[in-house]
Amino acid sequence: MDPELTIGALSARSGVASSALRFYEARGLIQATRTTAGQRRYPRSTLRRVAFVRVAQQVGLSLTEIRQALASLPESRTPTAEDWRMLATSWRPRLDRRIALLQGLRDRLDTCIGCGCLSLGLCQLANPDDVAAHRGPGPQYIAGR
Amino acid sequence: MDPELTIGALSARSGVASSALRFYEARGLIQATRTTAGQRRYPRSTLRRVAFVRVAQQVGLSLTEIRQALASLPESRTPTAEDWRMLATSWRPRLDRRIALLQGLRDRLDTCIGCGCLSLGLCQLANPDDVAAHRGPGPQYIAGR
DNA sequence: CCTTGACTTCAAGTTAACTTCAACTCGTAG
DNA sequence: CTACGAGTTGAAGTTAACTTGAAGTCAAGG
Repeated sequence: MDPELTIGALSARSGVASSALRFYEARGLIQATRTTAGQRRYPRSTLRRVAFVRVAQQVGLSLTEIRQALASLPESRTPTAEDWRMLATSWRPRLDRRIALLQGLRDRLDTCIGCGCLSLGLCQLANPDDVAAHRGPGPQYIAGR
Repeated sequence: MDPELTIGALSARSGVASSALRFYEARGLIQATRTTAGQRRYPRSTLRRVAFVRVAQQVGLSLTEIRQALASLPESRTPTAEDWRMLATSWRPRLDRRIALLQGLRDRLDTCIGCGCLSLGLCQLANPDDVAAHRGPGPQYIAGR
C-alpha cells in the first residue's frame, strides 16, 4: 500500500476541512492526482504544503501571496527538506519586518498614544505608509500589506 | 471658530475614506453630532479614536473587538491622555502574545519546516490551537483569534 | 435664480476565504 | 441487490470591511 491520502484523510490530519482543500486546489495551492473513479489522492508531501499554507496565513499572507511563495518549490519532484528550508529562509525578512512593526507598535504605543502624536499624519504608528488612503477596495486585513 | 471637523476634514486628516467613517459610525466605533442640516461634526478627539482603530486593525483585531476596546473610554467627557494610556496598556498583553507567536514562528520555522514535524499535529506551528478545525465560517484572517 | 460642492441616506456591489447544499457516482458490506 | 459512507461538481450563501451608486438636501458664489 502506497501512502497516498484521500481528501478525508488529508483533512483529518491537517485540520483543514475538505471543502477548504478543494478550494485550495481551485486556487492553485495544492494539487491532486485522481483515481479512475475521479477521487483525489494526495501524496504525503501535501501535508507539509497545507501546513505551510496555514502558517503563512497566520503571518498574514493572502492565499494569492502564498501561492506565489509555493511556486518556488519544484513541480517535478517531491520537495526535499532543503527545498522547504530555502522557502522558509526566503520568508524570514517578511516575518522580521512584521515582527518589527508590532514591536515598534508596542514600544511606542503607551508613549505615543498619550503624547498627542497619535493625531495621525505625525505618527508612524497609525499611518505607516504615509498614504493610508486608497489601498484598494475590499477588506484590508492587517499591516505588512 | 470651534475646532469641529466635517467628515471630509476628518477623512483627509485621518486618511480614512468618508464612506469608511460612516461605516465606523454604523458599527459604533465613532460618533458624531449633527448640524441643523444633518451633517456630521466630529470633535477633534475623534481623530485619535480613528487612529486607534487603524492601529488596532494592524494588530489584527476585528472592528467588533475594537469597538469593545473603545468601550472602556469615557462616554461623557473627552478622553484624556491618561484614558488612552490605560487603554493602550490594557492592550499590551494581546500585543505581546501576538509578537511572541510570530517570534516563535520565526525561530522555529527553519528547523521545524526541515525536520518533518511540520506534518501537522506534532508541531505547534501549524496547528497552534490543537483543534484547528471548526473555527467557525467566514474568513479567519490571522492568528491570535 | 441657478449651479456647484460637500454632504445625506439607503441599497447593492466587491473581495477574500471559505461553507453549505443539491444531485450524483463509487466501492464495499451485508 | 441494496444500503451506506465517502467522494464529486457547481452554484449559491456567509462574514468582514468597505465601496459605489442613485437620488436628494443645503449653503454659498456668480
